[in-house]
Amino acid sequence: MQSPGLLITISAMPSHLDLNSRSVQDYLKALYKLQQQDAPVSTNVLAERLQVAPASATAMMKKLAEAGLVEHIPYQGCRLTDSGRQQALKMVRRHRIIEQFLQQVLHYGLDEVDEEAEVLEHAVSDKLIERMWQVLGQPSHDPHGSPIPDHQGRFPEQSARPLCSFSPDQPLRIVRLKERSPAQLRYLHQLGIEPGAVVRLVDKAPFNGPIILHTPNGQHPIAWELAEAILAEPDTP
Amino acid sequence: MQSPGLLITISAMPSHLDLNSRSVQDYLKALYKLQQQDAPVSTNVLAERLQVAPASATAMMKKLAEAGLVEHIPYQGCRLTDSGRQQALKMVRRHRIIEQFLQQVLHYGLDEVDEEAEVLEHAVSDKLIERMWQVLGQPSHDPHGSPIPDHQGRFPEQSARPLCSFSPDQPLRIVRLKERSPAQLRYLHQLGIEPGAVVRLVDKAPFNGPIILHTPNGQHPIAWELAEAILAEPDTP
DNA sequence: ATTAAAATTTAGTCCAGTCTAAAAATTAGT
DNA sequence: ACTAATTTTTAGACTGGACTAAATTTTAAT
Repeated sequence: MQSPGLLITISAMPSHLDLNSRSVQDYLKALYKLQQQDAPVSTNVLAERLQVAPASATAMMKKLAEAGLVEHIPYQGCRLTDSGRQQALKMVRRHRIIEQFLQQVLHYGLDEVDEEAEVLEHAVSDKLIERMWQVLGQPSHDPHGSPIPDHQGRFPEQSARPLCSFSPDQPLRIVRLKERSPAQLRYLHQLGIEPGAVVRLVDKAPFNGPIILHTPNGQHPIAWELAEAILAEPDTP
Repeated sequence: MQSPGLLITISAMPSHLDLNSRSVQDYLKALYKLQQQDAPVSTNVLAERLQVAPASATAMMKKLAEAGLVEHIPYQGCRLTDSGRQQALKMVRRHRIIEQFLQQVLHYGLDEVDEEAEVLEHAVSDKLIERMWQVLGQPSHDPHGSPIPDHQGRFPEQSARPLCSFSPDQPLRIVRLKERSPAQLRYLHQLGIEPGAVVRLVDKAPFNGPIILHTPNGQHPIAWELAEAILAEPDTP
């Protein structure tokens, strides 16, 4: 029922990539988040992060490399080029403005904003993003306290440090909660740990053990690892 | 370099359709808009509306029919089933709530809301739609004056009639502008014709000729065809 | 220095949704 | 009523982005 026929594939390589496809944007954003200083990001880590098979990540890296968005060293990993980073920062800006909008205007909780923003960031026009930003009063941070890059990809000044880096007894203002899951965010909220809250470090167990934190609603032990993701600055300024 | 090999396609028909894909939703919405009373919608008209090849529309109709969303009579056309219509009305609700939100909260113009809503309606969660609707005060109409169906797909009462169906001299309130292009909407805006505006029919040329309309900012001739798309009701109630 | 394990890439499929070209059915024109 | 024009459907191919299985390279362990 099917004449087999001879298949001659010319396979001319160009394959022009849609710069604005959802998955391209997701790969770039993931690379941006995974890339510490200039160590290349491993294919497996990237694939894991995006919940795709490693082979899929490899395929996409080849396309992104061809488009000049990443530098791909086979078997070593890959890093963003300037142009790729620029593109990624644009997505970070969109994401954070949307999160701020969802919280301020639509009364979303801190634990709800990310999921919705993850989808919307790909759907919203540049115009709409800028309108949101205006309506919000040109905010410089999102509801987690993460900075919103400007159009050139520059971030506002950041003097905050991880909670676990302070010494006890100083009053501290929580500035930012980095990349935590909705469940963790709900937990922290319940403990009174949110951007803007003023707390006091009561004690630090040795060997990176838990720290004891005095918050507006009680005294709570916090795992070292979690405390690394909570940025604060001395209260008063 | 390529062993041809024997290809035996079993081709079991099920092919389960993603009910929530963007294109499925677009097809259903288009069918809903094109379907006058119960005349089936022609494949070509549908394809034209969605800017795809007729063959693509046929292919999609087969899938939608299999999923029970439309009834497809080959070579005759196709019409929505109750379940398909329900689905389409859900999209209409989303679209109109988004339009209202864009106008009220983000200060979009009447001529700008549709394009943005067209994309957003596929990206926004049910939760976000309902939040928007709450923040807006549970509106029953969008900025064009088109009614917003409720969760059961029911529309609010509609007593308005086309402008051209009234007789001269009665004061009328514009209630709705149906399905016009951005350019037409800008033109009407400039003439002072917008939902809520109070106008007076000055004269109607015979044989469906232009009508003369007195608006807040002058006296203007309007083509019959355009006047059919402008719904109004007697002013005062 | 080998070998085993882990990471990465290649090769080949699949799927949704589109397309074009050709075949079939319907509608219209005389 | 029959041919011509139009509409619709079939057949077959392509693209982006995913997958699995197998091959290859790198890293780690003896």
